[in-house]
Amino acid sequence: MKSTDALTVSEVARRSGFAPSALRFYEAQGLVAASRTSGGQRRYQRNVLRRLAFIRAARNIGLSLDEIAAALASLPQTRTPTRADWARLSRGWRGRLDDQILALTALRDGLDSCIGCGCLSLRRCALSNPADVAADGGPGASYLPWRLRRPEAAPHR
Amino acid sequence: MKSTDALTVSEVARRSGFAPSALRFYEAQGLVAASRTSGGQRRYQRNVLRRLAFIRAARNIGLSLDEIAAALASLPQTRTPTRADWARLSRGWRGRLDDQILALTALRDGLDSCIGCGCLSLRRCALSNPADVAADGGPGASYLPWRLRRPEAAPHR
DNA sequence: CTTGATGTTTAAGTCAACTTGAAGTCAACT
DNA sequence: AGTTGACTTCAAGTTGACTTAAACATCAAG
Repeated sequence: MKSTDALTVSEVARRSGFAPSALRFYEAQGLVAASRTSGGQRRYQRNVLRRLAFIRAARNIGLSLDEIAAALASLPQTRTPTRADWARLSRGWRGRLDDQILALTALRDGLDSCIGCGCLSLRRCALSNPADVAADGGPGASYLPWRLRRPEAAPHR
Repeated sequence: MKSTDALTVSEVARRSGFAPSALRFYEAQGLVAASRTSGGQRRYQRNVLRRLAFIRAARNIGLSLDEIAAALASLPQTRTPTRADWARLSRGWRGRLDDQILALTALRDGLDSCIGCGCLSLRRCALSNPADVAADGGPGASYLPWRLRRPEAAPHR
C-alpha cells in the first residue's frame, strides 16, 4: 500500500484551503490527526482532506468547531468512514439550513412591511421586536429565532 | 412640551430589551445619546427607544455596530427623524437579506445533492468547495458568498 | 437623615476561531 | 558542509460586542 501518502502541512494547506496555523489548531482541538516524522514534523494521510472538506462544509453551514468535533467523533473508529457515514452526518444540516432560511425570510418580509411605514416600533415592528412585552405586561417575548452574524471582513486569506 | 421624558437606564433597558451595560456601551460608541442629572446619572429621552429599535433590527439583519453607526450618522441632525428617514435607512437592508437568503438556499441545494452521495469531495462538492482549484490548475475558486456564523448560544439574556 | 436600590466609572474579562511572533529545528539540495 | 525554505512549539494577540468586577456616588422613600 502506497496510500500512506505523507502530505506535508503546507501541501494540505494548499489543497484544503486552510492556513497551516488553522491545521495545527484543528489538530490541537482533535479535529484532525497527523503522524510525525522522526524529526517531529507533521505528515498527513490523504484522508484528512475529506475530513477537512467536511469541516469546511460544516463551517459554511454555521456549525461551531465543538459541534463539528462532536459530529466527527460519531464516525466509526474501526473502519474508514464510508460515503454513507458522511451523508448521515450532513443529513441533519438540512433542517438547520431550513430554519435559517425561514428566519431570514421572515425577517425580509417583516422588513418589506416596515419599509413602507418606517415605524420601527418596539412593540409592533417585526424587525425589532425585543422583550418590550414586559413593559406592557404581555406574555413571552418572541425573539427573532436566529441572530446571524456578519463574516467580519474576510478573516482568512 | 412634556415630551422630555427622562427615562432612567434601567427603564430603557427594560423597555428596549438591551442590558444596561449594553446601553452604556452604545453611548460610548456614539450610537445613542443621554443627558445627565446634576448628579451625573443618565437620563434618556423617549426617542432613544426608536433608535434602539433600529439598532436591534439592524443587528438582527447582521449589520456590525460600525455600519449601524454610519447609518445613524446619516440621519438629519436638525430635525427629528421622520418615518421616511427610518424607512430610507432600512431600504438598503432588503438587498442584503436577499443575498443572505440566496446564499443559504444555494447551500441547501448543494447539501441536497450531496446527501445522496456523501462525497464531500474537495473539488466536486458544492458544500465544501475551497481554493483547491489551485491544486488542479483550474481557474478562480468560487468561495461560498457568505460565511454565516452561529449566534453562539444566546449571548443576551 | 438614613437606607437600599440604582446609578457611576474604569479596567479587565469573555467567547470563538484563529493568527502572529519569537526562537529554534528539520529536510533537501548543492 | 552549508544554505535555504519549510517546519516546530508556545505564548500572546486579534476582532466584535459586550459583560463583569470593584469601588464609589446618587436618588427616592420613609
